[in-house]
Amino acid sequence: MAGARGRRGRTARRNAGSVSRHPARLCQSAGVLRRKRWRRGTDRGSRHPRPVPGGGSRRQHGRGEITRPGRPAGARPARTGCRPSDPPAKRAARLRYPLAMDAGSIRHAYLDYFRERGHVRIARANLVPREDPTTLFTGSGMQPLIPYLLGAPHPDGTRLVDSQPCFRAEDIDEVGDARHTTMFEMLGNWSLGDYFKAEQLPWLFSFLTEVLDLDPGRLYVSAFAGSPRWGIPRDDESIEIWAGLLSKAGVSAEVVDLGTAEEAARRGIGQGRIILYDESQCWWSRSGPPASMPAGEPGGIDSEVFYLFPQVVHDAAFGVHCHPHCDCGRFVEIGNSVFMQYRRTESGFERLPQPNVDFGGGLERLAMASIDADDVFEVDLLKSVTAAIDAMLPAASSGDRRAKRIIADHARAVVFLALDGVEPSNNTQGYVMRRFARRAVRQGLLLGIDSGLLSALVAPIAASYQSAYPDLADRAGHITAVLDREESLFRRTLARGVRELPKLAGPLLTGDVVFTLFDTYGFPPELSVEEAQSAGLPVEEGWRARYDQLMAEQRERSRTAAAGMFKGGLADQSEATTRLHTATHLLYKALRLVLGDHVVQRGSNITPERLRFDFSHPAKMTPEQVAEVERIVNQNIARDWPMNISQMSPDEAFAAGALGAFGDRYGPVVSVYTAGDPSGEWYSKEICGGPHVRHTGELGRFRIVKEESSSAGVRRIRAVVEAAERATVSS
RNA sequence: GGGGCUGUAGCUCAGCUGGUCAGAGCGCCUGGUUUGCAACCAGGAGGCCACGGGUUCGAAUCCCGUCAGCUCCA
Repeated sequence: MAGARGRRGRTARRNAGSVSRHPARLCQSAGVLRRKRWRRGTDRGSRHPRPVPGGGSRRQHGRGEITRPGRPAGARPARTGCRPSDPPAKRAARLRYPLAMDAGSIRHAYLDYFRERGHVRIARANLVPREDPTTLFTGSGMQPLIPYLLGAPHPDGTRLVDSQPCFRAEDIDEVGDARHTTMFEMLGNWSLGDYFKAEQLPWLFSFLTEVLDLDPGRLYVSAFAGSPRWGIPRDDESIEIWAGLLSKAGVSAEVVDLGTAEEAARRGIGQGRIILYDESQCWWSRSGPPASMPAGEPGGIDSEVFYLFPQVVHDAAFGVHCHPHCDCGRFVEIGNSVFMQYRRTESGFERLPQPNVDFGGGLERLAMASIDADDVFEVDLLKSVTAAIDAMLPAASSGDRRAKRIIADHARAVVFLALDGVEPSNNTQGYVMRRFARRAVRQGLLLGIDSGLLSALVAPIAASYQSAYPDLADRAGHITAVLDREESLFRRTLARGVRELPKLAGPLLTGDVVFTLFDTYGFPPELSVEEAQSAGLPVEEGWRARYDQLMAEQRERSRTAAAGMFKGGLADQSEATTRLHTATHLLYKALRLVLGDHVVQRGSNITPERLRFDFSHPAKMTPEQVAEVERIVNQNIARDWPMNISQMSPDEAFAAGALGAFGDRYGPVVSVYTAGDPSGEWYSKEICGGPHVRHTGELGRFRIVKEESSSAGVRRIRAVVEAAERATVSS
């Protein structure tokens, strides 16, 4: 996992007082405001002792070893930007945005800020990456932009800005404390060979300190320490720029070189403000530090910005000393500028055609900083969800906080997944979604909510995203239906588990039975134990170890089996996959001709050996229908249509009759592949990223190998194009 | 991609190691009782036990395949 952005939700376990945004307070000084927050925190009886700020040194930190130097009390301009001497960006921001900004305002302000600096806002990508079966979900802002970072020209130019919902399912089982969320939103600005460090860092600093009005005294930054092993020098340029910006804001700018996170924890940062880390922290690529990058992968050194929450006391469990990359929650990373200028080769690195900037800032974390809350669940986007959960609790129950957090996080994730066309199923994205939905329902059970949990959360989630994602509300009916179906399916599964348990267990609930119940009936292990206990059935000592062992064996079995599964797509652009890719278009159209317009693509996976195509259809296809589809596809291969590509807006594309995958979302400009003449006679038209053959005649003979069910209402076709026949056609 | 499991009356299911095993509850129909908060009593109709092969004197029950669905792992 990548250094900085590999960890999210580094927030503490406690709540901090959030700031009231009463208009009358808009012109109060920063100091008054902060004292007020501070007092609220102590008044509420925090479980951890915190230092009482003295009158003049209110920015004293928990350890007491760093004090805010330089500026005399009161010299900092009023937080509201009431002074005419303030920079224009700040004055404009204060007129437009409230003091402590909610996530929606921050998103809006960020997009505006970079649009004003020549950036074009691009549409977000679907959470399910198209044409890239190597990755299940869009897990970072840069993922959809990789082709452009590698040098492909972007239709909207060289300065881009966006806000990208991201989903990282890896640590589903860790979610639940105040420090992890699986779903988050990444604000991003991009320079594709345009500006570089000298513009990026000052812009970012100004956005943080002037628009968001964050206290520069609580900002800490990192920069690359240099790597002899990879021949990449220390990032003196960033260090200098940061030093200048910080000094100008009246903040000390001492540089301290700590290398690894371990060393940092051992030595502490002392008076350091600009912290140098090695490639284990200050390097970013999708696949992590240089050593683990595959050839061809882009990456670069980065410079992160951290926000200090002094009310969080360092926890020695994370290391002797605290430092920005410490996981105790005292520092939270709020942004990362990646200077993406390298591409991994077999032996080392080469320079990309042009150096890029890839900035990613976690929206929820920026909101934490803005409202001065060290708990991500205090952010409005999540708080509105936990509030809705509270409203569903049975009377006289306050509910387990961890359970509520899991539900809030998972509900938000599954709502977005449903919006992007994912439906719970038994494999890949659908299965991940199912696990999230079911885990939320399971947690709801702990809270005494036994029906309608997920669907009740759709409205509050849609409302909190209304300004940026109005389609959430537009499609609330569909989303609710999908989630409701899954919830009731799961409740049925649980009922079945309750019935099977005594039959399987006999006189003792063993680890084997707990595993079988989960493996075969989807009945969660903890529920098995609870169920046994309430029925007075003894539970085997050490059942968990046995269960874990069986689960490990299951994983081992599956691992080798799945090795070849994610081949294809971007990872493999061989001729064979290209042919099958084009064949998929011809097949899709033929299915609609034969079966009807209810046929909608539900998934696709292509390897050099075969294509696999999932589509909605309620019944098994008859042999006649299969034969007819094959005939139509082969007929259109024989017609030797040219594959034409044209660029247009999504609206134009749909108006022209192009098909698009259900739930996909598109940027302002899409590529449409037409088999035939786009404005004359054509057979199929589809929004797609390619690649495709030039003429359908290159495909050879198309044959459906299998037509089977994939899940309820979804059929799956496996098909091949036969190479020997192709040779005859093309010769 | 790889495992596990299921498919019996309209619905939910029971039928363990092959021979009155074709069943229960709910629903439905008829009659009665009672008329309220999933009312009661009596009687009744309904199934080629998913489909196709095989083993056997005999298969819902065992084996293989197909189809459909559930579930876990990747």
